[in-house]
Amino acid sequence: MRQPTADTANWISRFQGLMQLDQDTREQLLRKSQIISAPKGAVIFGPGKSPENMLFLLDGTVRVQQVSETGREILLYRITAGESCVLTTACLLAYEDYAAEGIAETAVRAAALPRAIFDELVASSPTFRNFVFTAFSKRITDLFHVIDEVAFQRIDVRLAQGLLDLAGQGDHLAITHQQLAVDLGTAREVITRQMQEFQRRGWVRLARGTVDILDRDALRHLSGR
Amino acid sequence: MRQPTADTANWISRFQGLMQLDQDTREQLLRKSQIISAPKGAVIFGPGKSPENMLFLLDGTVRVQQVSETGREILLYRITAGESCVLTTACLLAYEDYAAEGIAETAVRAAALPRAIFDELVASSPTFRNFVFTAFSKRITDLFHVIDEVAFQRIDVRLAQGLLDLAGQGDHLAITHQQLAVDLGTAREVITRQMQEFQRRGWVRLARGTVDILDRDALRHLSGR
DNA sequence: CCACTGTCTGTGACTTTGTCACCAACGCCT
DNA sequence: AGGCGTTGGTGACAAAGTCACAGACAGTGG
Repeated sequence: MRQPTADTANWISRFQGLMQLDQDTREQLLRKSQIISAPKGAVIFGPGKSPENMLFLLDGTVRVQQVSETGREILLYRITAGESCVLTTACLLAYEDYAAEGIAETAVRAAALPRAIFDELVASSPTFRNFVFTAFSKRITDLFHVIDEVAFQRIDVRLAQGLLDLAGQGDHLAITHQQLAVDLGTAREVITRQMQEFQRRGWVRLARGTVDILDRDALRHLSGR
Repeated sequence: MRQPTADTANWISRFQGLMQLDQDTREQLLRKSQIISAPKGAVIFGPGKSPENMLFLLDGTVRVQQVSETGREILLYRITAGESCVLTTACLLAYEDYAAEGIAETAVRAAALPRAIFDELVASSPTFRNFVFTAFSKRITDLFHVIDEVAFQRIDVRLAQGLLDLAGQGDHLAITHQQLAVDLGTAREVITRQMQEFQRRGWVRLARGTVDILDRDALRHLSGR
């Protein structure tokens, strides 16, 4: 467990790529940004609600997902503590119509940096610029990965991966089949059936709204990592 | 038809977002970049072949596609004349392992700008910076679109869209079922069957390696635009 | 305690899409 | 003419998604 409310005054040190920033830029970043909070379930940004700020996530996670015309949803990526929200920032510099939305998956705290300052820092600090492009990279390769998985990977493999990802260290998950279905961009029934199969094999134990992982190795083996 | 070898000396004017560049930056861009050519089928970048330059495409098109572990491929996006190659540039600033590859779909000509200069211009010119982020935006929303389509759209709808896109103004396409399958990230047999169905309905005429569109309206109607 | 309500899960029947294993037709080369 | 690689066609089957509905559970308010 890491401290939930670490020293806010020096949040920069939690971001790998920002640690080498020169003193001047650090100060700008600290002075011009503002610490904000949002409760679980809050819509951080979305269609018609563009983020005026670039966010540096201090605590919690934000899920960025997309809703298709048909009403179905899919998770694009998660932003976890210690990561930033570059994609949306950059996207909204240009295109206002934006199919994706960001939702606080837990209560979140973040440092918010106004667009204008973001732009200034990109111009003035090579380190900051590098941070931004690196963050971009990661997100984009993530997106490539999502495309690959959705297009070519079997659903049982993806589900096994998803369960392991979500479980982290623990073996207990509080999640519904519907939520898992959205994460993977498939239908709830498909998840239900696969979970049954996993349970039949003794890999998980199911109950209403929860999943217990009984055999990590089996799941890991299926997931191919 | 546009002139295939337009005045190279002033290629900047072909890029919407670069026209407002100040004189200084324009000169940098022209002096430090180099016009390069590649034949049809050339691999512009790919795994183990990272682009040392940012490309501004003057003529031709480049297809950026991804090859999955299973060997199947999918088109991520196309870069057409008048567009640039920002995603890859930025990506490769950071992550060298890169699943995507860029292939010249036709003979291409491009202005190549070394990374270092790219970085300088991003720092010094607000207009250039804006161009870069706008280009990013477009690509990323394209990727979101691909994810949405792959995950949720029916294959017949996607095929109809694909045919219309590829046909442009004309009614004749020189393309194999296999190539269409890669574009949509599906299997060749699936395309064959759908095309048969389209032909049965009188929407297209098929021949070895070619497709003639007979009923654009029907395709457009199915494609939902 | 019971009835009511909304959420969550389970299931069968069916359609669509993807996979596998072939084969046939075509164009090209020697 | 014969051989060969590419392209397209097909049937049988497996995987995944859709639709319609039913039962099970947890809370809520009487």
